[in-house]
Amino acid sequence: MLWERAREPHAHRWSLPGGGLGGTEDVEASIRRQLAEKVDVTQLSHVEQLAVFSAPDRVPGPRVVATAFLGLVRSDTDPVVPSDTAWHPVDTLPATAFDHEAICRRARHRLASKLSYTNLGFALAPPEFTISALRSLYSAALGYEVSATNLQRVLSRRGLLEPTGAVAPVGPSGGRPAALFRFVSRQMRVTDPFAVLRPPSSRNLGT
Amino acid sequence: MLWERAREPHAHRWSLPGGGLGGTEDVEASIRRQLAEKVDVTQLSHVEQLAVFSAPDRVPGPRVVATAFLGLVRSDTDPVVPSDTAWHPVDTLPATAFDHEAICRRARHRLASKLSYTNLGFALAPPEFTISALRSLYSAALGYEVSATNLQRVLSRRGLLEPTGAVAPVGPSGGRPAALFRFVSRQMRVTDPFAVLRPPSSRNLGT
DNA sequence: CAAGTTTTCGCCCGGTAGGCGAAAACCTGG
DNA sequence: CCAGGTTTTCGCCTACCGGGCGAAAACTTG
Repeated sequence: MLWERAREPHAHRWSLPGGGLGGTEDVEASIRRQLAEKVDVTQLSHVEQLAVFSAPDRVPGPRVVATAFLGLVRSDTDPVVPSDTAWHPVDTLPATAFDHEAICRRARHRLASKLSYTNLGFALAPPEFTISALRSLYSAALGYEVSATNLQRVLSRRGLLEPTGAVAPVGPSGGRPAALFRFVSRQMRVTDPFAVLRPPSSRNLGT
Repeated sequence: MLWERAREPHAHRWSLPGGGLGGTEDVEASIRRQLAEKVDVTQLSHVEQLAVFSAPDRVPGPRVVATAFLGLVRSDTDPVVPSDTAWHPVDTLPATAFDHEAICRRARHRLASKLSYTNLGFALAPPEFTISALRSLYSAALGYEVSATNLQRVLSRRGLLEPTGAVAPVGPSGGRPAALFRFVSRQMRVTDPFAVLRPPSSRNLGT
């Protein structure tokens, strides 16, 4: 989500939301405040620090050090945003201000990595979804197609998915109705990645 | 590596090395400069941003926002450090100043994670080593024992290890002389973690 | 009821981690 | 020089997991 700058520097280029750090808040509280005040995004499903961007000349004028965040909203939320603000596909960004394109690339890479080796998917998916819908979400976020069969198997084996029992209404072209799933609520915070050199004689999967 | 504070605040407590950001450097250049100037650590085998610590009251007095780094030196380097500075096992830290214990815990966790799912081991190991020595390094960093057999297999299968052909001198209690290995130089930068949801029909391991 | 569409599931394959024990290769003491 | 002890190395087995494929299931429309 970017907003189009009206004034110099970098007028008419697109910029990430953000702003200065207040005296009584930490950086995470600050970015949550900025998003709530400026673009009315309050339903963040996941927020994590990305990196500090601190090149001396990253913005003209006085030195500005930025702490960049990765913030996710569920695919079924559609916050109202100001008229100068819009969503952009991360693969086809418009001309961006400052180093914001590099920040977006980093965020995209972080998202793809964490989707693969943690349970971060819950932050993108709506409360209930079909495997096909989840496959689309993962494919979009990862940047390549994944198999619905394999996605369901991997997430199920990790104990992240559970069927709701209901089925989704069928589309206009027919087909077998898809079963609805949800992420198990106990796992709705980001877990550690799968460790490959495990402690002896313990299985830390399947819990 | 911590240094003992002589003055208030938090006199006699132990503190991470660091300091203010200069006007013409970014944060990574700054921490490298601090380590080189203050404690003569110039042989960093790996440096990465850890997180920003920005609680308003994390230090008394004026607001200080810290960008914490994870910095590694190879196990065979022993930089000379000032008299007020010493190495401490991360499991038995002395009383630390400010929030530095939390920073150390985060760094330890990051190190253990990356050792498991990337090739970061090269940053800890000397140029040549036996599997037993490497096993000790990994066990110390991870906090639990790993099997030498499995460690060698996993790292070899990823194409990270290669034998030098030489063998190490035997110890005082005899035993079969251990073969020496090195990390293959082509892999001496941190690679992406192993992706578990791969693009269709491609093997992105073994390259 | 036939043809088409979409989802679901079972089956197989290969690759990978983990564990175990035998064999190899050295030492020292008798 | 051989027996016993020590450490490393290697082969074998098992369990598990990701990936692929195709058949069956369950719906639609004509």
